[in-house]
Amino acid sequence: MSCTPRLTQLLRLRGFRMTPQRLAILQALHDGGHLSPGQVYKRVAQTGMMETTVYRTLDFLAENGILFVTNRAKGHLAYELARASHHHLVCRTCGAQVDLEREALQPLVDQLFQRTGYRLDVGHFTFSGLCPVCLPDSE
Amino acid sequence: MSCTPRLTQLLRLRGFRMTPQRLAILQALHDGGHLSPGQVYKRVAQTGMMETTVYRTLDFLAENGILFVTNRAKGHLAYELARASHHHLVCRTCGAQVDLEREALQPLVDQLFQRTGYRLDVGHFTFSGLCPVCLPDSE
DNA sequence: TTCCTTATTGCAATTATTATCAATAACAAT
DNA sequence: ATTGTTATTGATAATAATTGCAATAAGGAA
Ligand SMILES: [Mn+2]
Ligand SMILES: [Mn+2]
Ligand SMILES: [Zn+2]
Ligand SMILES: [Zn+2]
Repeated sequence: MSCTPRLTQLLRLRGFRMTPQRLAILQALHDGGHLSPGQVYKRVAQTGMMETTVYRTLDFLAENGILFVTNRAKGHLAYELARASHHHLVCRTCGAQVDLEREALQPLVDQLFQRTGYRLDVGHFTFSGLCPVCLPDSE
Repeated sequence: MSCTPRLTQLLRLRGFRMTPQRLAILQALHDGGHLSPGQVYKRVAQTGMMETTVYRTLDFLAENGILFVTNRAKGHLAYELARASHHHLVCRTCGAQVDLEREALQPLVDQLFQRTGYRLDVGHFTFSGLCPVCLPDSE
């Protein structure tokens, strides 16, 4: 990947280290898009890395802003390489998805700030809903 | 609880049954507010009920609209007795919370509908952010 | 290159969550 | 009250996720 030298530097500046395990996991996410810990493990199992390392590493990389995390259905997490801030809107019936640019949540951020003084963390949301196709069928 | 006859009827109309286990779990949530499955289990363990029953029952009651579920930190779920639709905004630094009435998300619902044609499911969100006290400290 | 420090991993043990299936008990009908 | 149907639970196994610690290795310094 083209970004590995940059990420290596980023970690070193913070006193952390780049490792073959972290590189393998980054590669898996580079190839796979949004993946659960189990899916990541399947893609790196060949290297002999432990599954516990996958969990730890995903959490670590997300903590350092190198990965995005999102809460998928029923409390399950999915990770992806951090890129332009965005969110997802997925149809609960047919699974169709659309992406939302970061700015789509700015009105909510502003409104919550006005109402409560809280500044919303705009991370990487996955919203559920009904797509235009399924919406009419629902009732 | 005062609502148990109504809930019993609700379940029967759908072909389900009220049981001592379900009543105990409802009581625990009545007393405890927002609880994780483990916290619910602690409160009903005295009855001898299995922990697996707690998980199943929480999922079942939420599926039937009797409980609200929400995604708390790192993919962990919390349940509460369904009441007036609302959401939560919690400070990621000090943990301070404010509640949001259902209408607080209506602008987002409308905006997403306009932009994408998707109708957002407005369930029971827990948003993270910085409270007015912690906000200035964050640089 | 070699040596040190210590961040990181492997490994094993816990804990959390889900799945299976036979035994139980709600509750509707008699 | 008794019976029959079957939703529900207990019990156990399987799977997912977390934790603790000793062994390993990244990478800065000599
Ligand atoms: Mn994404
Ligand atoms: Mn709530
Ligand atoms: Zn759809
Ligand atoms: Zn705060």
